[in-house]
Amino acid sequence: MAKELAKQYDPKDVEERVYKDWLKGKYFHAKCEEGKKTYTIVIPPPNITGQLHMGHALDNTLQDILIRFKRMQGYDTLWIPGTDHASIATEAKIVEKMREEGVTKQDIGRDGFLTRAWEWKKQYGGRIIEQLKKMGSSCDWDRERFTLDEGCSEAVKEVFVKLYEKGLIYRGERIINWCPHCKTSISDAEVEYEEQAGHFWHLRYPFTDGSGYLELATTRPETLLGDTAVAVNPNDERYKDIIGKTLDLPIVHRQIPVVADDYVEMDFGTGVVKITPAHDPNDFEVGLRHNLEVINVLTDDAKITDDYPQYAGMDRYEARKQIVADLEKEGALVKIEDYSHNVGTCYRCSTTVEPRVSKQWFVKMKPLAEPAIEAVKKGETKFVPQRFEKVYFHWLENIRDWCISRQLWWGHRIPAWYCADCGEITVSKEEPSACKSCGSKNIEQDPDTLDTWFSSALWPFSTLGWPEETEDFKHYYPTNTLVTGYDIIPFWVMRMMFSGIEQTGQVPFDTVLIHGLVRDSQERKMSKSLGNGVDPLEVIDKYGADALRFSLATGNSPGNDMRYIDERVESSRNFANKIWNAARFILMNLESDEVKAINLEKISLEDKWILSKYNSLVASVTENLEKYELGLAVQKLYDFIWDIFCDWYIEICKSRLNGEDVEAKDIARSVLVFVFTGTLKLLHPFMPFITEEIWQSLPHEGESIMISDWPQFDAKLEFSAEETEFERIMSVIKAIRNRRAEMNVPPSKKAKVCIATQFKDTFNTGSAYICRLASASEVETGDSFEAEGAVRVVTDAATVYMPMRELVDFTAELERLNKDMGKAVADKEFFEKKLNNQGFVSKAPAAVVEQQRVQLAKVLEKIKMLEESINEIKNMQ
RNA sequence: GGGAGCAUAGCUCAGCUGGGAGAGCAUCUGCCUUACAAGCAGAGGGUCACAGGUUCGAGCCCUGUUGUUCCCACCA
Repeated sequence: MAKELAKQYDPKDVEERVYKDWLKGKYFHAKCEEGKKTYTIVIPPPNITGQLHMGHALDNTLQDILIRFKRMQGYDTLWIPGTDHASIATEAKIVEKMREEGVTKQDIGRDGFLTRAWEWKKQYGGRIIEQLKKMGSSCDWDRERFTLDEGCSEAVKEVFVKLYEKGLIYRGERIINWCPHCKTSISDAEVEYEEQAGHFWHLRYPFTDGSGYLELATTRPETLLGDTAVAVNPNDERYKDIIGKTLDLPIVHRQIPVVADDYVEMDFGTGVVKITPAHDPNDFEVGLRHNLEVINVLTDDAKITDDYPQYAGMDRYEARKQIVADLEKEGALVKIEDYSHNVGTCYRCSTTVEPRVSKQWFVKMKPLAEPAIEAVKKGETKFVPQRFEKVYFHWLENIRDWCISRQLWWGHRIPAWYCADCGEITVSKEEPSACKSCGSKNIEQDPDTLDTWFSSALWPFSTLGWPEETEDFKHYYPTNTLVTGYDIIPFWVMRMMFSGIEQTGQVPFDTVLIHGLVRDSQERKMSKSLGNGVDPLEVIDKYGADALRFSLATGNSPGNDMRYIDERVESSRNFANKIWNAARFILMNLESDEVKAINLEKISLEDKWILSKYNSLVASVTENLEKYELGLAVQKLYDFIWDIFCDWYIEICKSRLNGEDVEAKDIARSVLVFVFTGTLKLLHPFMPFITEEIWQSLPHEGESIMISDWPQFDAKLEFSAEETEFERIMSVIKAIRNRRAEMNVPPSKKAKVCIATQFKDTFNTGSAYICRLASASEVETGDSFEAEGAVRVVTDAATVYMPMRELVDFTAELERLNKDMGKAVADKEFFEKKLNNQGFVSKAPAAVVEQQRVQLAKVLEKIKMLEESINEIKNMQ
């Protein structure tokens, strides 16, 4: 006897135990098997500072669905997990914690800081991994990686040196985005623009020759200190004569030239722009074109440098106030306007970034971007949905060189050493003992580290052991599906693409499955500052991991944002409970662990119907999954399990299971178990825990559902004629139920049912179901029946009479039949019109035309029967 | 300024290659029918944003309009 299940499904009782069993069975572990097709996913590594949020939950649910599906399909599957050191974010957290203790980075030095950082990693790095396990993620934990581990670091150095030697990495003084809070440079992708209310300060700069002044406006008056020119458009008639003249920069009283540059828009403002090459990217470009001096006026924490004693040490906003006041004193301030403009902010800390010229390392992007664009154009990697290609192309086509050096300690240290004697740079994987140029031992390593995304970009192959030619790398690279949110395309997807192509000669994955963001119920982004984040762990605690996964997978289509709504998880939990109870029902009807194989010769009509339905389900769910239509697949499973299997098939089986016919019971059991087990397998990728728990308690072969075979479409199980036949019975049952409900007849009041039909065999077969499901006391079939005193309902296959004399109201009967008739006639006209349309008949596919003919025939049949009924009633009156 | 998404039932959303509009929740009615009240049986509720077009046929394809969200760029 199979094991008893509790009355309600309790995820807490199941999930942890089942997950342990999976780990014990090593089912997640990829074995690098020869001759098997592989399917590989690399996880988007969560930050070690992070806690699992809904975005992770969605991302990992999708990955786990795919990996479990492919595993059951027989692929050698590998899902590589790991975490990201997240240089800026982690360093910021550690610095913050240190500040609470009153310690600074300088106090403890680089080594001391790194010791703390590794301790941090040890303490928190594992937290999110444990949370992923709670989701049911079937990652190969034996292959867990970390972007700063030895192997990944090896890959980073390898790539850095190779790109440097190829001239694709260089060091130079450029204008970069500087975060004064994180005190590091950040890349263009890491700047977020936000609309801020500001001001427009209109200033006048006098000519040195006393011939008046030029008026211009700025949003950042403090940068005036670094002005080295003023620019006008060369075609601007107003300013033709002043190009080349000299101005006296207010406050500073430096002489600066008026230059002509196309960059200046004539119709914006006065058509005059102050040029501050050190603190504005456009001005920097202008400066290059006109050979202007670059004067840095800000320190790394955005304070005025000592070069301007009156403002030295002032914060940029403080200085702004003072400078405006001083300008006013000097009479250089014309007016102040309110102005709203976009301000760049740091994506990690939201501090306003300061463009700043500084010496940094860059990756030359053009040569790398081109093959990455090509690969997607050629379809070597495809985006799902395809439209995200545009985002990808747009970024790569307009890309500027990537600033990769960060003034941080937590990260991959740049493998470059500077010689104090000859000034040359030595770039090397191994620590050099001497300058490779002059041999001097007086060398020092670059203090900076690399952008976190530099190592993430290598993730699909660094995790497989590259640059070593490891078995894993040979076997599993290129990987298959990358699952991530659209917001990560420029940070990560793009960089993995060009890195993969450059380093391995192959695209890193064939498909990028893009999902949207999980928003709160009011469609706001979930964020810490809003405090509207929903903690997936709390949801799991309340409803179970399967319910959460199911909710995230359903009602969600690729690339679109979704809202998190508690009620939906609740309904998913109810679904889990429904499955649980279906299992209980089946188990209580099994007499032993032995279930006979289905004997197709002996099964009855309803069995053929459910097998046929199940068979189609197998085909369509498999197809949906292969096309990444996870939401559609899961919806079909829901409908099949709840409506078709539970509400109809189980109910119908009850007559056989409660009956005396031992053989019929066995047949019902065999079909129930077969269909249910197969359905559980189809559902397993979505709801792994409950399906495993139930599968284990049902008669089964093998150790775990997760390594069982994925169901196959089977032509032997196609019974389309029987499906149609059974559906005739179903529509009679529905019609009777409907009619009884309209008349408020309680189910306890049974009534005899007489069915006038040309399908007497069908309804004789179905009489037991009709009794059970339509509250019939007995069923009689025939060509016609004495109609007096009977309530009647008409379907396209039968006229059903229910003798309920006391309930019959002929006027109402007639009214209802006429209403049905109206509907039927409208239908008839609809189909006739269509079929009389030559265009339709000649151009529509034959199958569609045929289907319409069948529909019309049914409607005609129904009309005939309705006519008869109406006449009967009229004759009686 | 450039690009993209979305607009379908009261709410939240599906709708896969065009073939008579779907789910969950909510509402209303009747049921504790021996797996499940986290349930069962029924009902009501939609000009698929608007206007054109293509097609035998459009929620779906094309064009435009409106509303909305997002991404990118940025005029200092």
